[in-house]
Amino acid sequence: MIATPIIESFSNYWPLEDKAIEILNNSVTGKKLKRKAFILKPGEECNHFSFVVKGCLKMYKVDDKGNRHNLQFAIENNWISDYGSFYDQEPSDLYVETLEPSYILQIKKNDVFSLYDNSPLFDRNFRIIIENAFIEQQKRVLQTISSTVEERYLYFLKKYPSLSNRISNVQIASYIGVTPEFLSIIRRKIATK
Amino acid sequence: MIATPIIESFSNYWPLEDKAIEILNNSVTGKKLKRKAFILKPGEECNHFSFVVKGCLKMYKVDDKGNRHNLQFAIENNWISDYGSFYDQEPSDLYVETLEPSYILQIKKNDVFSLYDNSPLFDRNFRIIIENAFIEQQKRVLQTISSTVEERYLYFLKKYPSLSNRISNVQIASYIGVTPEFLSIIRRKIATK
DNA sequence: CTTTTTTCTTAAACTATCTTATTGTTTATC
DNA sequence: GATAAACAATAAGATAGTTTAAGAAAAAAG
Repeated sequence: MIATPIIESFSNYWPLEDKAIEILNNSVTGKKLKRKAFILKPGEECNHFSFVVKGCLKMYKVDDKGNRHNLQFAIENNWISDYGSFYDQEPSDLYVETLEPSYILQIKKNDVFSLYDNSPLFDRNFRIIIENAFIEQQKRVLQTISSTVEERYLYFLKKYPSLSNRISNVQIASYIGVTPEFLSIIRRKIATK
Repeated sequence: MIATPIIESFSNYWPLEDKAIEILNNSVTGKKLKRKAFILKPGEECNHFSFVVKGCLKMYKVDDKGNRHNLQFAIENNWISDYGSFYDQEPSDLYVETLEPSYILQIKKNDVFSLYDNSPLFDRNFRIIIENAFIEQQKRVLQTISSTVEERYLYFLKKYPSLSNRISNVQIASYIGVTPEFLSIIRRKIATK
């Protein structure tokens, strides 16, 4: 069954009933992606929920000066979607791009709403998923307005140990909101302690 | 009915049925608060969802150096709760404090879970509320890692015009992640343009 | 396996932001 | 209505972070 990875992920929260599993299975499509492939670009509307089965993606914005700013990484069992664009039906201003060859599952917008209407378990599971994402993001806001770059970097390493071995420091710098040059200085400082 | 303000707020999304209204009404308690009153302090667990009927509250953290960092403001019809502490049953490290005399409605943790189990409309409405909060917060993360203080301040004024007339610049500075002195410099710079 | 692209580090000059301190003004509190 | 507390503006010196540039190392692409 194509939707198995999502079903297993939900089983950590509220396992789906057979009926819901069948509906989900009919709503999911798989997509194999090369490195540096885009599933969303500015100007496009985000019309899918995307779930990473294998690989790694980043969501980022390019500002007026051409600088990139990473908003989110997604690895195995993570969801990555521009919810603002998805729900408000507005063009996104974000890129979502693979950092590695990846395999993802997608649910089209209409199907997402059908899921919600067909079983309350979808409302519940997606509520819990977004709550967890909100909680993590709140910690990030707090860190960004209150901590030094060194603290933010060390927190990132501790929080996402598997990620930090998988992506470059350029990507990490862009996530914690600092230039790669300055991150390099911080790394040296940490190393010589 | 005590829960009317919440019921009306939900009616913007998915209006409750009579049965759900009755359950909600039995789950809600009101609380009148003076200025500078706390509904959450570090070390306590967040055991309620809180909804502001009248007044204004802030959620903030005090760091090791004693500096305060505002994470969220809540005015009429906003929810304010430490979801991390609420769901993970861990002591909070945040304060939630009134900035004005206020009147709030609260739902105890057990009652929140009962609501979820008694009607799917609660899962759905709270899903939508947290989704919207997530989307707003994502914009804030992006701004904080990519924009200048001036841009962040102007965005705040534009986004929360009613709030910015209601709270001091000290509070705004603490929200956008800058010292009040520096915000003052930015304000002069904007004024003399 | 070779070429091209990306990454990492270093350094110096520059800019943004913080710290500390002072003063006048506004806002709460009793 | 008087007093205390919080707020806003300003300035000088200190620290944190950026910019630009360059070269060596590593990784990706053909």
